[in-house]
Amino acid sequence: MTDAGKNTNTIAAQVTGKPTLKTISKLSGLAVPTVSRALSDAPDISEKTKKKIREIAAEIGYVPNRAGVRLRTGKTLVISLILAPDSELMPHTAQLIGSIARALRETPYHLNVTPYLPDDDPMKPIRQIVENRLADAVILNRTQADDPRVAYLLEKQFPFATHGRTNMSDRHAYFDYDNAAFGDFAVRHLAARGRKRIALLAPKQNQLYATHMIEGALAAATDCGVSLTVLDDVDSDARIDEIRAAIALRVKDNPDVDALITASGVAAMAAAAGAKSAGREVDIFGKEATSILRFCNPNILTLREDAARAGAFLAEAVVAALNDPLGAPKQGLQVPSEADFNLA
Amino acid sequence: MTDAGKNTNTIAAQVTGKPTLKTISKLSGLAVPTVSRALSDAPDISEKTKKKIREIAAEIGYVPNRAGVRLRTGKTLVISLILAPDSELMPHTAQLIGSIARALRETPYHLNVTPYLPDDDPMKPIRQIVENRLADAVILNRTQADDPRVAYLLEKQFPFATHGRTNMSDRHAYFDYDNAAFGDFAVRHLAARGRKRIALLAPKQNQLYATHMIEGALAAATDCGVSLTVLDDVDSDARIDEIRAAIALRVKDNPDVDALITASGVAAMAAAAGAKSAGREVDIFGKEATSILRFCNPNILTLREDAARAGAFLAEAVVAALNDPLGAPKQGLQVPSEADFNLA
DNA sequence: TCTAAAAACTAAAACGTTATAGATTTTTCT
DNA sequence: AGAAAAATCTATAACGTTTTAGTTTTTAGA
Repeated sequence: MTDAGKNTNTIAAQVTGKPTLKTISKLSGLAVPTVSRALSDAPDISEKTKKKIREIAAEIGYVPNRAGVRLRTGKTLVISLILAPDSELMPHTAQLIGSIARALRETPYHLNVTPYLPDDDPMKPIRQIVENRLADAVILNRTQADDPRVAYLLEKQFPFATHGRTNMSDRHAYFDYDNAAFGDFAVRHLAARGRKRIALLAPKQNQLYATHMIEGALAAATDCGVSLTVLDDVDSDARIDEIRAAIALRVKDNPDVDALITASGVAAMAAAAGAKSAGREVDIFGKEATSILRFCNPNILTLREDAARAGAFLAEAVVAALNDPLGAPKQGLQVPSEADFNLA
Repeated sequence: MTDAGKNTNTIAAQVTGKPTLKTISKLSGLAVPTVSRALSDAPDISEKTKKKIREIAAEIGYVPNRAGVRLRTGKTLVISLILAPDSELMPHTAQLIGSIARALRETPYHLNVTPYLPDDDPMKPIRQIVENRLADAVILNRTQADDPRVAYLLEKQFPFATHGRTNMSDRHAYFDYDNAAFGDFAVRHLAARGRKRIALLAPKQNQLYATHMIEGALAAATDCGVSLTVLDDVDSDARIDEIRAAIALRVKDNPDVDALITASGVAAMAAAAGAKSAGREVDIFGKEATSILRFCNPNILTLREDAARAGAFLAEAVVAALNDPLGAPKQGLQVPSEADFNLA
């Protein structure tokens, strides 16, 4: 302890270049592995030594070299967000990305973004990540009910979390919006406003969220004594003009409909424009992604889907899965509440 | 060549685990450094050897280990996008992120996202990246005219590109929208529609893009013989309801204005709502981020700002800067064209 | 045919970290 | 006090790559 003492007054000044474990080793007079184990709070290092090493590390601003850790441990300290082709067109995706990355700042993990193209095999980026160990975990958005990526990741026991449920949801971490509650909420609200013949625009594909929405809406419609028709929505990857035209057509084709429920903000706006061009007066109720829907005409009733909350939850869930691979996967639902409601 | 020949028929089958240079070394009978230099096309390896090694590498699906490369060379193979706090609320940000990441798929670089909070020092993430070498280059969005981050990166000679110009633009790669041309375009179009008293909503902060917009608009207004007033816009980080209220107030306060030009889609929608609530009939011309503006009422005339093009350009520019640090920085402007124009 | 030069390859080391096994010191027990 | 046990620390090796300084082989020159 005496030979360390003579250094303590000007430690920081002596350091040249980026500090490593070797730097701390020299400054403390202890071996490199001892320094490593002290910083990772190993049981066979004395408290006195740990304290000394931690102090030196703090003073010289030691930050572990990621490449060293990665090479030795095989851990990448990277979490990869797999970005579906159409999700970059959705206004709330940036918020999802930002909130995941912000939550990860509290952890050693960095977020990287792996997009794929509409023509690509969706499995390709996942396989690359798993096989070449490009990340320690992935987050998927826009999952399908029987998503092959989810099946693959489960089989490989690769940690992940999804935005949106799947058929295998009991076995993985996810965050989802409670679309059954949304359907229920929307129908009850429209019924309370005196609407009798409600149409629900649901996507053609076998999307789980649509199933939930329809379930909730149908039950509420029966309960309230109003009619509910399910109409095919337009493909979410169709161009926005096509969405508008197609929805206008559906409004015209169903002349007795007096209210519309849609699953997306874009569809809601398209429906509003379609209804207006058809000279019809219908209430429109949509899940809102951006808050600008309220400036639309006719007004759109909305429930806010909170992408920031989803991102923060997904980050926590995936880190939890990494820290405790055998633990129960974290699962979250955003239940719509009055506070999320907007009828401006 | 004979001792290699006996392996060539079942090479792939013999490989267990993830192939490394060592694997290829054993299969080829050549030393590890020879394999490394062959794959990097070094001049002191014979063509015959290079061919043989490349074939083996392809057959067993060799991919260089990033941690090994990173540790040895100091290159991270990472490019970091610094996400400004308010940009995650902008609808086109997801597209920017996606297009950068997609362009980087053609390169060895991965994209990671580094956000910071409104309360954070904007310099902090940049300093961390430079000092701890967390990336080889960064991309900044929402730059200010005299952005301290840009000054710092220039001083440190750290490769970067920006979305938006700065006072130091001659010394760095950037992509920007030609806002002077936008101002010109908007004024001329409104004048051609018979509008005489045009207001331009410009952000209060000393933003370069606003300066450009005003320059272009003023020149065109003089040329067309219409009047142009510049009004203070609302802070872009204000909540959307405040934006709407503030813009409505500005519309009311300027009763003779018959047309409005705004720099953002949100401001345009807010202006439309504000004008409507004031019972005024004004033409509104905005740069559009999302394509949903066209469903607004009153209609909004728009010019599309192409985030995907910006992202692709920025990715290429930053990779070019990495490959040729002394070369002239790549700089791009999106000039608005008739094709981007929308008056639906 | 012998030597010098050029071409092609290899051995050793290093980047920073952590795991394993072993060495030393201190404490505990008889 | 001496031996066994526990606590604390260290030496060595390895992860996969590339750089530097050689060494061997081939070609060219005399």
